[in-house]
Amino acid sequence: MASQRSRRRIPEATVARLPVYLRILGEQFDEGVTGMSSDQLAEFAGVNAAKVRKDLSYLGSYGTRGVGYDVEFLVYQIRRELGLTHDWPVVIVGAGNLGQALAGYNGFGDRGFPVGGIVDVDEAKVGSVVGGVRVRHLSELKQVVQGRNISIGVIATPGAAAQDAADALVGAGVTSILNFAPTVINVPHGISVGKVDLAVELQILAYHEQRRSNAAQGSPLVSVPGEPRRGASA
Amino acid sequence: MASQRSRRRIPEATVARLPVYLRILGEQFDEGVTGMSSDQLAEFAGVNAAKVRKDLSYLGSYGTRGVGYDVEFLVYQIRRELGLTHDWPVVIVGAGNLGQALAGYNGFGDRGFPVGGIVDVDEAKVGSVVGGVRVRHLSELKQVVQGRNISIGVIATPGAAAQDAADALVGAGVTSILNFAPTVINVPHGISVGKVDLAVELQILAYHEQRRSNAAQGSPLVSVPGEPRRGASA
DNA sequence: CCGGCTTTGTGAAATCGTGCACAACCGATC
DNA sequence: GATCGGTTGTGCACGATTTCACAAAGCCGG
Repeated sequence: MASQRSRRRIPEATVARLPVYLRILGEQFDEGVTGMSSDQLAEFAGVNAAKVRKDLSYLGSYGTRGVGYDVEFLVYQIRRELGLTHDWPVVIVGAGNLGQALAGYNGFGDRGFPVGGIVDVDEAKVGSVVGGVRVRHLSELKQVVQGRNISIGVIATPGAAAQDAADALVGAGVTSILNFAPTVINVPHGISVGKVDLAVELQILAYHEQRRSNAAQGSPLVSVPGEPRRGASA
Repeated sequence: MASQRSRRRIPEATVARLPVYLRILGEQFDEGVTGMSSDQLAEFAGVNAAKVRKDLSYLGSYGTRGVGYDVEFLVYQIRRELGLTHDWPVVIVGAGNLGQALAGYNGFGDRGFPVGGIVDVDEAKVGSVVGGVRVRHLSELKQVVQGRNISIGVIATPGAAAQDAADALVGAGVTSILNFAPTVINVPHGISVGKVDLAVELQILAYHEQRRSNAAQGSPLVSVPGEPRRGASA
């Protein structure tokens, strides 16, 4: 009766760290490491050991006191909890600079997110092939999404087109969106949205730089900024 | 002592939102909007109005009760607080797929972060020009950084090379790093690090997708997702 | 089987971030 | 110069997250 699986609610902050643990554990396993303590994992992940233990405890009691965690088993458990037991094809909206780079980035497909389609409004781009996928017109988005049963969309358009892209994605049936455009997008309740904004990240660093130079004398307080910011959903 | 300025410590969560407010205010100002209430700004930014007011209150009391905020003045204040009163040239390490896309992305320079240099270890790439900047060898990093007085570095290398890139950047005098590689990097105390990991973002979305489909029924069956159910992220 | 050493899992305290509610205040109007 | 509608700035309560600290538990050598 231990199959109380995904009923548990995992804190968002923990969900954001699990992928990091997963990558580290996978790398270590490939290196031949079979067991690891929360202390070691914390060291690799750059976080507090107690946090690692608490995070992992949301998955269940999979460690062994006095010993640590079985790496292979933990990899499996994290993958299951994150829903990574199968691939999640994604559709990219926008075949410009960024869209092409994303499509060509192997780290995508390698980690279980193959590019299932790319669309753009520019007729000049339609038909060309990037990252092994043929660019189709935005108007065909619904067919692309439904034909390949895609539920994750990536917005790689200019800011001005982002809301339209989001509307199109939602209309096509996508339920999770990763937005690279420098614009806040509105989506219906129940759609998950992640945001990656280069300018915002740089501006945060600029703040720290500026603060460093302003506090040129009496400030012992200098450290790293926070983890990646999370986008909101309705 | 009027320099009560940057003595204030602004919460990291607020720092992460100020760039969003800044972009919105700038866009609105260009549209001819001269005044805005916290309610309106909150609407654009997709956050709570009280949060907007509290965030802005860290800058000082720059609003007018019964009226709202003067857009132009607020833009100025946010820019000052974030240290955006001058450009911050950045150096990109890694001229591969991503590095080239970043260099070619105008949203970089447009927002005050011109690409001041690109370096790579691959001799085949050295000498080529991307985004109007000539690629130089990693060994010349220090000259690039010091010659243009650069304090922000961007890591766009494969994961395996990220720590070396970070060490090289720190060695060259960079004090803030934006890391796009899927690796946790170690830096000396006092160096700021921002992270953007596409795989992590997608895996977070996968978690929400998986959760959505699992919530659709009891426990075993797993198939047709699609049904917008509960709002996941926050 | 026992005592010593190690490491997990987790209450509880500390810290951080959010949102409500409302007094203080502004500008306009009469 | 008093009243009124509108909006800021903020005290406070609450919820989320982090960290501490330690009992419970596994392993091992004797």
